[in-house]
Amino acid sequence: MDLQEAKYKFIQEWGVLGSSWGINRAMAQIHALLMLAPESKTTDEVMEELKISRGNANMNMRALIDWGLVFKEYKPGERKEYFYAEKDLWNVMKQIAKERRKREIVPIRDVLAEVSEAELGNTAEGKEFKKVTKDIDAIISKFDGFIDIAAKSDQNWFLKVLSKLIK
Amino acid sequence: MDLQEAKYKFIQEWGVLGSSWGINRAMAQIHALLMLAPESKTTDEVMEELKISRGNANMNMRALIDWGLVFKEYKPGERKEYFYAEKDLWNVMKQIAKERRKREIVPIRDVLAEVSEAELGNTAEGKEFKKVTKDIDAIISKFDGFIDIAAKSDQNWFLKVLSKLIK
DNA sequence: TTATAGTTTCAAAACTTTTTGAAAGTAAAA
DNA sequence: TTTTACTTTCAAAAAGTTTTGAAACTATAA
Repeated sequence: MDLQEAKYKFIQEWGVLGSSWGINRAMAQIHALLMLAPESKTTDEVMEELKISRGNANMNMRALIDWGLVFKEYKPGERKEYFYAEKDLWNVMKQIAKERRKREIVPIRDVLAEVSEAELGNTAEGKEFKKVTKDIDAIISKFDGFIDIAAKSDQNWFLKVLSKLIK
Repeated sequence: MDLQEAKYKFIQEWGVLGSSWGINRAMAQIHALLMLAPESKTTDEVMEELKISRGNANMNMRALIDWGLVFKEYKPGERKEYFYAEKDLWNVMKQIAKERRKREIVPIRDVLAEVSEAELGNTAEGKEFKKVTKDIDAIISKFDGFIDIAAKSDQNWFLKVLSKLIK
């Protein structure tokens, strides 16, 4: 296997992985391509290498910038915009965790807080509802706290923690 | 807010959450409905409460059984099948982690192992590729190990670990 | 100012996923 | 055996998502 083939394989698989995480294929593939690139790339290079349209490339690059995973760069004397990716996977994961927290954990916790105020009555159904939602809230809030701490920590802390757990 | 409203809200939000985790809306909603139910439910009850078709209900219930999140039950003297959900969120999470590990972590690790064998040459691109993929593999394998341990542990262990980290 | 080189937008097309519902299948009851 | 009560399947329809490409926009250069 040569570099081109390996690169292609990795980009494809990163795209598949993205899809099952609610990130669209093009977005994940652009991210993979930029992570692997030693230099920043232009929209045209991305279009060419991934065989996607200008609109698609532009939209998804903007989404990646929005997620804080890709950055723009201007080169002196050049009119084109260049793009490069955050390569430190720890930073990538922190960024993703932060975004997903905002998009997923916050809304479900809001709903859990709302329903915890509801007048549920004393039926079996009401009791079960209270019990299940309280349980869920307990675990989700622990997770939430964990993400909060992790997002403020550096990779060494995290790796140390994981190693300790695993050993 | 009364029970019906609270229940409806929670089910809706669980559906939304599911979608961003690659689990389809109906599947997540059925799961929510069954988690909240003090008693097991029939296909007809699920169809009625969620306003979905028989085929949809049947397919997604089978998928949930496949994921190990829902179980069938036969009541004596009854011909209908009853369904109930795993309610302990810790078990739910372990089950989901196991499934996703199989579907996502294993394939990406396979690809990483494959490309690590590639003849990449000594170009900047080759070196960058090696560096980035090695980094990714290091973090993913730590995660993988963590999931493995977590899946064998009970909720108390996990909560204790999290608490220690967070405090 | 006008031309040029680039970026952004968005409606329509292509594609993917989910849902429906009716028909086929299964097994207990009559 | 036939009927009845249920479950399963799956092709087609609906819904949702992504992608395209051309037109509109922006900003620099001539």
